[in-house]
Amino acid sequence: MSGTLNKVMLIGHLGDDVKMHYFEGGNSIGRFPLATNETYVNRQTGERVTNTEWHNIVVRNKAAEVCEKYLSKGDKIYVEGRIKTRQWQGDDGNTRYSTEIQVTDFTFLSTKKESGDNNFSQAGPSSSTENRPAGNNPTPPQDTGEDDDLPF
Amino acid sequence: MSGTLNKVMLIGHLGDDVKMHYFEGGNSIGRFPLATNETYVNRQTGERVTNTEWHNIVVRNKAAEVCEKYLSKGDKIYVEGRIKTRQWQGDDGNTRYSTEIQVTDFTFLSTKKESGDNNFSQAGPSSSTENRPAGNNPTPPQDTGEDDDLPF
Amino acid sequence: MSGTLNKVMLIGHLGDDVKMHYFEGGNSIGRFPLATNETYVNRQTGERVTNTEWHNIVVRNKAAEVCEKYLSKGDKIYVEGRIKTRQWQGDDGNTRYSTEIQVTDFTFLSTKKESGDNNFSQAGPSSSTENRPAGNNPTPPQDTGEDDDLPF
Amino acid sequence: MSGTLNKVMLIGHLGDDVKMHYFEGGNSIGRFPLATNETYVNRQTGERVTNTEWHNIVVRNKAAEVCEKYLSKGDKIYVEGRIKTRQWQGDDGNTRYSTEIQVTDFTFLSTKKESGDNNFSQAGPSSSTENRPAGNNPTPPQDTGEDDDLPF
DNA sequence: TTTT
DNA sequence: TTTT
Repeated sequence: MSGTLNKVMLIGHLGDDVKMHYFEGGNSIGRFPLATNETYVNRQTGERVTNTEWHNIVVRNKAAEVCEKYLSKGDKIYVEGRIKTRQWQGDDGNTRYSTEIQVTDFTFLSTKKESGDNNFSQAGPSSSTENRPAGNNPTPPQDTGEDDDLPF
Repeated sequence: MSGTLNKVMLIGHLGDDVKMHYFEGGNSIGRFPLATNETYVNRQTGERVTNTEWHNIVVRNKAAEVCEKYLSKGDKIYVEGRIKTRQWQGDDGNTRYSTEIQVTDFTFLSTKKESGDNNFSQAGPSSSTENRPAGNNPTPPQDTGEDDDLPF
Repeated sequence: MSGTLNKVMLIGHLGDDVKMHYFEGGNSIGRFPLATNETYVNRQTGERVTNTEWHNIVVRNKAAEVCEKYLSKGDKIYVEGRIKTRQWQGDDGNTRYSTEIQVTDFTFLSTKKESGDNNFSQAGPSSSTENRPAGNNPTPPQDTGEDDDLPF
Repeated sequence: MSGTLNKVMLIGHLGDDVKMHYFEGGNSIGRFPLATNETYVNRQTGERVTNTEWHNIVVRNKAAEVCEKYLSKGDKIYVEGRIKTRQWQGDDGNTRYSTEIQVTDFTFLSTKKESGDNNFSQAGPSSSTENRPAGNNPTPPQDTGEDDDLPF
């Protein structure tokens, strides 16, 4: 089924620290805002304009814990994932939307905290560690919740 | 400035035809919904689940016209672009968000209408035509509005 | 270590059927050539030029078997992977190079043979099945050789 | 025509400075090696293995000059482009191959030399400057050779 | 609202 | 060697 692709690749800076939530059963989720910039020169005025785009990044389980451990506000990261728009009913009865980037791979491009290995993937890292066996994670947390039904 | 990346790559099916808007001065914009699917098997129940993600695709000027000419509801397309979230104040005073994919490149993967050339880029096509000179567009529309200040 | 990215994304047509090799221990490898085209108009002459680029695609184990089963010469496929250049000494003593695309994800865009599921990933499929549990593969072949030391 | 995609995205470190070549007519080309790493743990031995992959990066004209000006050996860069394999006859009569990455976009992730703007694209930068007008390049070199017939 |  |  399918034959479709939903891929996002971002390089940006964390607008805040990683916020973690832990669930019963051992699952966890981390969230942080990521800023990307676009700069251009306005044709009419000749002035330089910079727009910042904010992305809602969502990481899960092991990946979330690694991010929380090594990333701080201001750090630079490469993130790969999928676009997911959640919707719900607002108090006023209108449908509201929130678009998130669900991370599948990332690699740290700068970290304030010390980091040993800055390459990761929910399903095997992107650069060369796609087939990394467990040895890379000395004390791995429960490998659960990847296809969970959490309301996030 | 910058050192950031904001890139989206989608392969999906049009949920509707391309809707065009034309502006004074020759600029135009085309919009259409694009569906991508994700399929997985629920761990607990063993049943197969398909989720559809809908993306708001925005194309401009020449690219928009090419899309409108050749694409129809149901067609399959590869789209490359940037994520852009617009926000505004709702009637209730709350901030509302709408996330769009602003297309920079695309290539048709199926078309119901006849197509001669199914490869395009706002800034040079993706496969090999990145540096395509004007000859490819015998009667090019105004090359304006790429860095415009349109309220979209 | 790392903080690097090595990613290739191709949409193209198979120039030949998938050629399989099976190893003792249950590992397997599939290879096929993939063509991508680039078209541009020569500035001086005004004539349209198409260049074809051939890529050496390498798929392993389950993924290889799925490709062999459903893909034929001429079929269109989306392929994601890493660039890997192998080198060896030629008979003349010179170093020789061969660059391959080692596939991590793919999705069929057309198949002559019948296909049920055309979305796959060595490490979880790209669209939505990244976390697909085993139920998707009723009789999974040995899950070996992902981090093997095979001379390929 | 086409409906194909040939896209490469790399984050890596320069193995050497940018080597420039200038042509009559104002065209130029810059070349440098880029290293990406892949790390995994060998299943049998449990030891950590790092492989380095070297990519032949090719940049043209304005982009080449920007790279030469700001990049040095060891710097980190994000590069986007196309795979191109050139072939020729060796002295021994055998066909020889060399695979290059022809850059269409890049963004600096670190520079030893001082850099004002580290975001660029042959056809408009990737993050937000895709439509950047000329103002960004105070003294632009000749905008030629993008679809040239140079033997590179 | 698409597709298999 | 593919495809339009």
